[in-house]
Amino acid sequence: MAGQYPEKPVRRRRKEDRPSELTAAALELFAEKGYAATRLDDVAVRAGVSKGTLYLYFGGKEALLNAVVRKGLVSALSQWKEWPENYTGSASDLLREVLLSFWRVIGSGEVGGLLKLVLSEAGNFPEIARFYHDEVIARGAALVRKVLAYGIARGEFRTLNPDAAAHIIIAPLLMRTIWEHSLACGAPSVPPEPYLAEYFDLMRAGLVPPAILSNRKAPYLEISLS
Amino acid sequence: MAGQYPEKPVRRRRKEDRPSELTAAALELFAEKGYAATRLDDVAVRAGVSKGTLYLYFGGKEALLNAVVRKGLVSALSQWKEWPENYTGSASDLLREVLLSFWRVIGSGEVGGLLKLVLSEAGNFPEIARFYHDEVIARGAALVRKVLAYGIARGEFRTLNPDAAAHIIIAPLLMRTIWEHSLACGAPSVPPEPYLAEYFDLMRAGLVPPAILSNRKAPYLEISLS
Amino acid sequence: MAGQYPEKPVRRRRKEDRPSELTAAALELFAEKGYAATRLDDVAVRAGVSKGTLYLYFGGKEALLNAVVRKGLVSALSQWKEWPENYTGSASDLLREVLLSFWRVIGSGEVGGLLKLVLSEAGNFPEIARFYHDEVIARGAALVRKVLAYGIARGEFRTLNPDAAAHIIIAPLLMRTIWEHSLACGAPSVPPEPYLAEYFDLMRAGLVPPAILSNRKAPYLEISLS
Amino acid sequence: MAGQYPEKPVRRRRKEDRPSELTAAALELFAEKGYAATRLDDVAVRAGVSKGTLYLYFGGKEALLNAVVRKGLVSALSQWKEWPENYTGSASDLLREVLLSFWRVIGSGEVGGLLKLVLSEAGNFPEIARFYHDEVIARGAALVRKVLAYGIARGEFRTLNPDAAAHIIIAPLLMRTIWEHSLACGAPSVPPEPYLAEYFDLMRAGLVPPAILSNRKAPYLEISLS
DNA sequence: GATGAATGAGCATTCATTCAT
DNA sequence: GATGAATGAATGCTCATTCAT
Repeated sequence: MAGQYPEKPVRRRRKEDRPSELTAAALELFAEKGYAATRLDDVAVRAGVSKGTLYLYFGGKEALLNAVVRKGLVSALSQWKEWPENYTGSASDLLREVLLSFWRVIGSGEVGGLLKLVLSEAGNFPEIARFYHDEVIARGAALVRKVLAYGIARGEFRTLNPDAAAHIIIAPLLMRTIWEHSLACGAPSVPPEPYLAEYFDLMRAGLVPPAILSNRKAPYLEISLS
Repeated sequence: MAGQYPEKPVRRRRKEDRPSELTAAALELFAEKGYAATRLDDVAVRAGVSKGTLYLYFGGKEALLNAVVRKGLVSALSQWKEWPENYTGSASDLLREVLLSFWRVIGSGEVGGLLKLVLSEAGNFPEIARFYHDEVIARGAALVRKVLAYGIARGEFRTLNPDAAAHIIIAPLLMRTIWEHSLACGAPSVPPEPYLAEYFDLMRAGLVPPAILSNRKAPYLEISLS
Repeated sequence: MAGQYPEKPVRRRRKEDRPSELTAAALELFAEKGYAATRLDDVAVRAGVSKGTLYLYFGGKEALLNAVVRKGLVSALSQWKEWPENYTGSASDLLREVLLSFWRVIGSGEVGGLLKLVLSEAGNFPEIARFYHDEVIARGAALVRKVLAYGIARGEFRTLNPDAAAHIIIAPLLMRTIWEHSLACGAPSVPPEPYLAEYFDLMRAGLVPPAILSNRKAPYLEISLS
Repeated sequence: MAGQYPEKPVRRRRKEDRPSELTAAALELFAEKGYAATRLDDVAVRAGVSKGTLYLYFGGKEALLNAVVRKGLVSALSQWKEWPENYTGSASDLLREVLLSFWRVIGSGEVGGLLKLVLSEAGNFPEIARFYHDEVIARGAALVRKVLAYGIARGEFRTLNPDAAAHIIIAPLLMRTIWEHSLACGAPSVPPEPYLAEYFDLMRAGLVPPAILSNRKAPYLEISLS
C-alpha cells in the first residue's frame, strides 16, 4: 500500500531533532515559569532526554535561552508579511493584511510565549530584549509606519504622528498575546475573532478621515483566523 | 576632617517605616529581575537593613511578594477615577478623563512595575494574577465599558462590542507601561505626551461616528501629564 | 496586723527571682527539646521576660545551660540522704532508705528532666556530663556501694561485686526517670508505687542470701511516695 | 612517586551503597550530638560524599532521621531471640538467653546509639519515639514478661508483678547502653563481662524462691560476649 | 553519543547576640 | 534595669554543571 509510514515512526530518536525538541520544551517552560524558576531537569524531561544530554547541544542555561530566542525570531521572521513593492491599492486593505500577518506571527503559541518571556526577562538579559525588540517589534512597527505613511500620502489616512500611531496600533495585538500567556489562565474573555474584528474596525475608523470613511461599509468584519 | 561618615550606619529603630521601605525595595527588584532572580539580600540592602530584619516584618519571600502586590493594589485603587453619578456631559470628555486617570495609576512607576511583575509571575502565582486581574485590570475595563455604553446610548459613539472595545482601548496604555519596564531600558521611543495625544485622538476618531466627529476640532492635543 | 502580705503579692516583679525563673524555664525546654533545638526566645517567653533581659543575668546560651545544671545539682544534693554515722541496723532497711531518697531526688520532675538533658547533651558538653556524673550519679552509686559493703560485712547481703551491683541497682530508678521524660509521653505504663514495690522486693531478694531472706516477710510493700 | 594520593578523591558511583553509608554516618552523629546539633554537611563528609549527594537519597534532614530509625529497627528485629515454642526447660536459663539476646541487640554500637538518639529526641519527634518504643522496647519487655509468666507458672520464679518486673529487669541493660553513649565517654567504669555476670546473678537471685535457689550454684558467671 | 550520579556554589531562613531607646 | 528591633553568621536545601560509565 502506498503512503506507508516508516516502521518506527514514533520511536525514532532522531539525533538531528534534539535541539529543536529541547528549545521547544525550554520555550514552554521559560514562558510559563520564567527563566530563573525553570529547572533544566524539567526541560530535559519534557524533551524526553536526560539532563546530561542537554549539555551536548547547548553550552548551558543561558545558551539555551539564547537559542530559544534566536529560534523564535527566525520562526517569526519567516512568516512575515513583507512590504509589497509597487503596491498601489487601498491603504486600509494593506494595513489589515499587515496587521493580520503580524497577529498570525505574534499571536501563535510559540512566538507569543517568546514575547512574554522576553518582556519578563528584559531586566536580566538586556541584550536579548534589545535584540528581540529590534528584530521583531521594531520591524513590525516600521512596517506599520510605512503603511501609515503610504495611506497619509495617498490621502486615505488622516495626518498623524506615524511613530506614535504605529505603536498604538500594534499594542492591542501584543497585549492580547501577553494576556493569553498570563492572566487569561482561566478567564474566557472575548474570543479572538470578535476581538480582532472590533480591533480592525476601530483602527480603521480612527485612521480614515470621516469623508472617506462614510463611503464604505465596514469591510473588516469578515475575518477568519483559520 | 569634616563630612566624615560614622563607621557604622547606626542601627536605626523605625518599626513604622520598615514595611513600606521593604515592599518598595522589593517591588523595584521583583519588577526588574523577576521573583525568582531577586535575592532577599539585595532587597534588604536596597531597603537599608540587614537580611534578618526582613523576617521581622514578613514571613518569607512569598509573603513579601503578597505584601507587595496587596500594597500596590491599594495604591492603585486609592487613585482611581470613579464613575461620576448623574453625569450628562460628553462621552468623549468622560472617556478622556477615565483613561487619563487610568494612565496616571497604571503609568506611574510603582503600579507600572507591579503590572509587569504580575504578568511575569502569573504562571507561578496564579492566585496573585487572578487577584490583580480582578481588582485592577477588570475594574478598569469595566469602567471603560460603562463609558462606552453611555456614549453609545447617547448616540455619541458608534455601536460596537463594548467588551472587546474596552480591552482594545486599554491595551495601548498597558502596553506602554510594560514597555517602559522592559524593552525601553535605553530606547527613547516616543515621549509620553505625543503618544497619549495621538492615542486619545485615534480612539476618539475610532469611536465617534463621522457625522459628529467632523464638527469638532481635535481637542485631545492639549494634554499635560504634570 | 502581723503576717500581712506585701501590697502586690502577685504583680511584684522581683529582681532577685529572675535567675530562678529563667533557669526553671530553660530546664523545662532544654529537657523537652534538647539544647540546640531550644530557642532563647521561648525561654524568655516562658519566664515572662524579654529576650534581652536574659542577657542581663546570663552570659549566653551556654552559660544558661551551665547555670541550669549547677542549679539542678544543688537542688539534688540538698535533698540527699547522707550516710548515717554509726548506723548498726539492718542493711536492707538502710538500702531502702537510701534508694527511696535517691528516687525522691532523681524522680522528681526537676532533677529528672536534668538527667535526661545531661544524658542527651553529653556528647556536646562533656565537661557538663562529667561534672553531673561525678557529683550526682557517682555519688549516688558510692552511697549504694557503701551500703552494700556494710551489708556484706554484716553477713546480711551475699558476697558480690559492689561496683557492678551498685550500678545495676540504681539503673531501674534512672531508667524510669528517663522513661518519664521521653517515651512515656502518653503511655501510662506501670504506676510508680507498684513499680517501686516490685523493685525493692526484687533487689532485696537478689541481695539477701536465701537463709536470711526466708525468715522475713517482704517489708518493702508498704511504700508511700507522698 | 609512590604512595601519592590523587588530587581529587575520584567521584565514585555507588548508588547501591550510598543510603547505608549515609544512614550509618547520620546515626553516629545524631547519636553523638543530637538531631538539631548535627549538620548535614558533617554527615555528608563522614559518609565521604558531598552535601548535595545526600539529597539524592533522602528528602531532607527529617527524612534522614526517619530512615536512620527505621533501618536501626530492622537491624534490631533481625537479631531478635524469638520465643521458643514448646520450651519445657529451666525458666532461668531461658531468661538468661533472652536477656543476652536483648543485650546483644541493644548493647551493640549501632542500636545502642539509636536508643540514645530516640530517647533524646522523643520530645521533638513523638511519633518516632512511639514507633521505636512499640517496636523495640515494648517487644523486648513483652518477651521478658512471657518468660517471667512461664517461670511463675512453673513454680520456678516467685509470684510477682510481671509487668513491673519486666521493666525493672530490662532497665540495667538499657541504662548501661545509654551510659556508654553519654557519660562513659572516658570513664572506664565496670567492664561489661563482670557487669553482666553480676546482673544475671542478681536477677536470678531476686526471682527464684530461696528454696530452689539454694540448690544451684550460680551458673551465670561463665559469660562470654564474643 | 547518552546517561544520571555526584558536585558545590548560591540562596532562603533561623536564631544567638547586641545595643539604642 | 528592661526592652525588642536589628544584626549576621550558620545551616538546610536547590540546581546548574561536570564527568565516569
